Amino acid sequence: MPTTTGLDAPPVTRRPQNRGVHIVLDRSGSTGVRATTLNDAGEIVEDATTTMTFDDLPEFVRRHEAQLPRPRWVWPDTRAWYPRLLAADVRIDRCVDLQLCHTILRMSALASDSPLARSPLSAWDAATALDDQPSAPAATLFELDLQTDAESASVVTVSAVDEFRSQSEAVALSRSSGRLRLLLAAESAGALVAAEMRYAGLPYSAERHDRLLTELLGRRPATGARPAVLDDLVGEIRRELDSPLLNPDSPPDLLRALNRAGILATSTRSWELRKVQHPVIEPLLRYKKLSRLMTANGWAWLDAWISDGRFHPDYVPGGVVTGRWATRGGGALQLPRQVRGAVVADDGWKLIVADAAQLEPRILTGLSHDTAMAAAGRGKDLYEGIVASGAVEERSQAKVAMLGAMYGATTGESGRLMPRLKRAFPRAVKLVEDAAAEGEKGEVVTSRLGRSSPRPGASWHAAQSAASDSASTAAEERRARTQARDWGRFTRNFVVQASAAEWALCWMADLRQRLTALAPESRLQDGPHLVYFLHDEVIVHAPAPLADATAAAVRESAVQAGRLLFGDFPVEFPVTTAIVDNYAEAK
DNA sequence: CACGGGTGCGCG
DNA sequence: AAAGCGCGCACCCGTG
Repeated sequence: MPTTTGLDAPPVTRRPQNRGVHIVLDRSGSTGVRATTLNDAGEIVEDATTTMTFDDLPEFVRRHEAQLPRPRWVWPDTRAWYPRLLAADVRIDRCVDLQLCHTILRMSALASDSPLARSPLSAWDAATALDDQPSAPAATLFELDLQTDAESASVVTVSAVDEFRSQSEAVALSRSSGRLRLLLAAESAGALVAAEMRYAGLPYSAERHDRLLTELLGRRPATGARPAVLDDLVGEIRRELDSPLLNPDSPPDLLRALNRAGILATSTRSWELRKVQHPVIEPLLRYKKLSRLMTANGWAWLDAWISDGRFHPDYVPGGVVTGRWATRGGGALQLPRQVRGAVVADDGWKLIVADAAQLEPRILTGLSHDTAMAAAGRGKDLYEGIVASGAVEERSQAKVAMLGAMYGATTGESGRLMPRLKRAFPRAVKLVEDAAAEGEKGEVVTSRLGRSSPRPGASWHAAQSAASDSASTAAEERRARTQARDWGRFTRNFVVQASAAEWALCWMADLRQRLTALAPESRLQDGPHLVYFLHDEVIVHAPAPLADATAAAVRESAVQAGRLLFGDFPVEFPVTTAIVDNYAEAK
């Protein structure tokens, strides 16, 4: 039996079944939309199929969204369908993103017996191959075409209505329908949040950013040229290393020059160079830092990504195997601390910056029902609580030990602390060790709500069978062992990271509803709205008078997310909230 | 000239 | 190998 986190535990707390009406949207011909209404039982209501043009869709949705209870909109892909509605000032309450849900159900060990999981690959499995054009959201509905390349001609096509029924059946037949239903709802809500955040954008001051760049790099140079400050640094580095043609951006070139100068580095990484005593090191490290700023978040980035005082990153919900989001272009999830002062609230508005404290260790606490660790995290910093438990002496030790447990560290300080952590918190440590053991065997592991890890690929299995052959060489056995351990560290971390991503989705989904309730009649960008998400952190842009209420909502949603995942188990999910004018002021 | 792997570094 | 997980992106450099 594959490892499934917490299935022995009491069922996830469920909201009352709120089935209501579903309206399935699908393409009809090349320019039209077909809307099919399904009743509580999932049956097509008589006379409930209508077709319309794409231009008529926003009004159709607005009309139905105004009626209570609101429908749940079922559509193939939020990325392609929702931006057009937002552009027409139409928001929706709830949806099913068939594409994202299909991927979850196809992979989930909880639904592995369903017809959906056993069916041949269909167009719904081609999600990642489908490269729609997010830069023109209004046009994607028309450009979206599942039949573009020759190969997909042989792929089975399944209508949105049939796919929705197939998914509903897979959930109903699964080993834990409450969890999967929650996961699919949270994933779909996340897709709505991503589209809304992209639409609203992160308030961003191009002026402040430009000022920062100019202070650090000098005036903006002509395209392709090096700013004055970097140019001077390159000159200094070349002189110190006596290498007049050195390109400091070329690691092999730089390493050779360093070695020639008697510096015995094996790589050119900053952390390694930091240990070296030599006059070139200081300007070199400064060059690396500033050059990074220039290439990743310089003027070109500013031109490409900031318009009308907003940063509009392209979020990709479910873009990571663990269910975390990814981004495409703009590097929104790597926004350096260095530039966060340019994230500025509008006049009369505030940024509410919220961060879930020690999220992953707390998730592990809930997954494993480790009451000792829950107690350590109650009402205080979890790492301090671990110190108070006597397991370790210093907060820094608690942190490195916890990270090591979740990432699979075997050596160094973290490895040395593991026995002590295990003695104090046996349940938590056992859960990740079991997950690692499953991965080393090539088995699948599953998150709290039912997202399963991928299986290792063909080359992994080939390496394992080569090593188990009686004629295997020592090298083959070593290679197989290394790969098995690598995969074990992946599955070890998967259960925690994937469950943390689920918590974050529930947090945002609940928060989104609370924010709407704070300003029910307004347009999205006129009331408090989410503008940024970073794994365990959110930013809400809110009118100043609503800032306190917004911060309270953020905290209440965190409590609710904990309940949704872990029911009555007493693990806490504290969030720090800061009400600020710019992002750099928070923590 | 395009592509893909490697390196390095930003984020959690 | 930075002790260990997950990413995206810019750049270099070898290959075709």
